[in-house]
Amino acid sequence: MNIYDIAKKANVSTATVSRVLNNPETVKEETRKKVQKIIDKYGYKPSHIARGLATNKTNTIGIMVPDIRNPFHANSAFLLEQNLVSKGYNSILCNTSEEPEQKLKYFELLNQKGVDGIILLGASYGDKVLEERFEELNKSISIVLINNIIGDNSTFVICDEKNGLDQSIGYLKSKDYKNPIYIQDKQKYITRASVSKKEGFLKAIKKYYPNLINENLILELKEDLEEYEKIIEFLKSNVEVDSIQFEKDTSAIKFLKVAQKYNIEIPEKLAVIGFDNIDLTNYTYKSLSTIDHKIEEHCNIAIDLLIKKMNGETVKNNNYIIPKFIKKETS
Amino acid sequence: MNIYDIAKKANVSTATVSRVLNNPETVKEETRKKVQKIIDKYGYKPSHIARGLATNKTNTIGIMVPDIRNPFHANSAFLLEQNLVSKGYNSILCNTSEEPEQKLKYFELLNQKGVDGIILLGASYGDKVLEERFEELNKSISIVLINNIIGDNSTFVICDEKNGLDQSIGYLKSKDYKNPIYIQDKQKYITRASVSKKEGFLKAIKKYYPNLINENLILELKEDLEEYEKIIEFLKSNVEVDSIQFEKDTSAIKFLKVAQKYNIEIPEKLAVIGFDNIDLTNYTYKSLSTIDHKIEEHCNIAIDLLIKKMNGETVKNNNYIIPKFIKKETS
DNA sequence: CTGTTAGCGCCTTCAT
DNA sequence: ATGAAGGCGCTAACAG
Repeated sequence: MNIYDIAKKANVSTATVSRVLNNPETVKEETRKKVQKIIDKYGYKPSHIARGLATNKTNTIGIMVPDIRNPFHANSAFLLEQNLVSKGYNSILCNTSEEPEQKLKYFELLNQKGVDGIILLGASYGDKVLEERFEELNKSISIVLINNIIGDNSTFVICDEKNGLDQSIGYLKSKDYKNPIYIQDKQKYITRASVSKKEGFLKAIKKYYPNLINENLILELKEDLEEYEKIIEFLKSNVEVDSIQFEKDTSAIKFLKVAQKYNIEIPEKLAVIGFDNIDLTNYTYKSLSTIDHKIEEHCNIAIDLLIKKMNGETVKNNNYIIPKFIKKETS
Repeated sequence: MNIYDIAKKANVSTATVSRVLNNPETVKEETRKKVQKIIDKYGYKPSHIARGLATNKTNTIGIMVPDIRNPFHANSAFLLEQNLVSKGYNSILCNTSEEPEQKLKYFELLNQKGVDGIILLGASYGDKVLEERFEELNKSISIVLINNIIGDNSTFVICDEKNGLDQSIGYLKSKDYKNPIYIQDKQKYITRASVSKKEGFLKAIKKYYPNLINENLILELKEDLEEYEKIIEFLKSNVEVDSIQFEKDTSAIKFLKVAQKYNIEIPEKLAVIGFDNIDLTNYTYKSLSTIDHKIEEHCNIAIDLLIKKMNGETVKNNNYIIPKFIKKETS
């Protein structure tokens, strides 16, 4: 059942059917009703593919996330998808991993599929090939980055991580914790957010703990239960350390498990703070103090920006969101 | 840059370019190389939209999950997407919620978008309108269900939950736990899996605890920290109860938090068992005993079935996977 | 207000 | 082995 069939049965031209579908106000009520009746009767729905070819629009947005299994990404993808659907768009989800080649591959795929826009969530740091291709695509297709910056012309929404770290370390100071350290995730690819958090931590330490700066403030560890045993050892040989800021909640949550195993009293003997405020932080045996990334705000703004870009409007490229420290039970 | 441009520059017809793209073996090596060189030079990539219109194929699969924020769904969606990509398909992800109207809406959307197939994950139970529409669509488009059965002609991959419950309750018996109960999630829509698990529990109780059957074996509660305080009360007034089987891991994990609050000794005074074996079960303060749903197996089989169906092969409709009880630290 | 018609970019049959 | 041409379903001028 296509537009010709409907036109024939309704005794009008395909143009009229098309108008009823897309600009009902431009067709006389009488014929409109006549056509609509046929449409309803046969349950006719226009093909998005044909429409896409004719209009060069697909009403489809590509969403690229590194890994949907990460609850932070899952939450983002969910919010993005729901918001897009409510605005008449639907979305192709891509798990790009952190590999630049994979991201590149998905860029090309989305481009070939004719998506109207792309939202790219998370990392991608310093890969020349990817950046070059991005710069090109960025001219012909609307792209908005979340938690990422690529080159000089990208539109991005990012979290002001440094501000978040200032809040959490300031809190530790106010609670008289003497010596915070920072656990950084050891990863194959360094990300902007990761660098920014680390710098934010050091800056906050300098501000709140001016006499503390030494090389041992930062441990770089794989996000892994066994690896985290090293933290226990570290704590034993650095008894003054009484608080830990993790790069993200998932890491902190894994550490809580290890800490429990060694009967470390949290928060009395050790404060633990995560970053992101994923839902899970409420379900650990002590709910995890964390820094709310305000992901929903990121997503909503990103979509607003994207839609404006797709409509040809110019938008502000640099968009920062201030996160918020949330005290729970581990600090 | 389209196929005409390439044809012109290569001094051949569009048909030849198309052949180089799709059936390279049918074109003389010399011309093939000539054309390919032009294609590479201009980085030409054919439009999936035009191709879709011409071939009536999109190489796109719709993946419908109730809510990607649920880690079980996220994991499934990830596995499905990765597997599909490796086979040359890409996927549109839909968060359908549990509402039948939403699912219906997404069915229509995917249909309009011309997806080659659909994988529907999870619930949908007893909604007539949805079922009717499903039966219709099921004739014209390849659909495979995971964890769900709709009508009599659907192809599905489901978990043999009863077997899983038999394993877990059998284990409790072997460890001399005296009185297991079952916590069912109170939800707006009852699902096949939910019913099957409950029945499996009752059946296993009858088998391993023949003298125990009473109305108090099953509590129906919302998946919610506050609501779970009721379990604590229940345990106080039913001191013989020493083990709980939850409907799924996420519920059990929330309960662990409540149990911790009341200093309930797990597993000494109370065994707790989940269902699904999501990653998180390894990171609770005591890792959660659970029943491995074998989701990867589900996904792989579902995709194999789907691809066969899309190729017009007939497949086995009823596919059962046997789950596996995994003892961890809470039992 | 409505109809005619020429694309949109690609594939595919039918000739050659 | 290659080219010519029609068609996929819809939209959007342009006429009328």
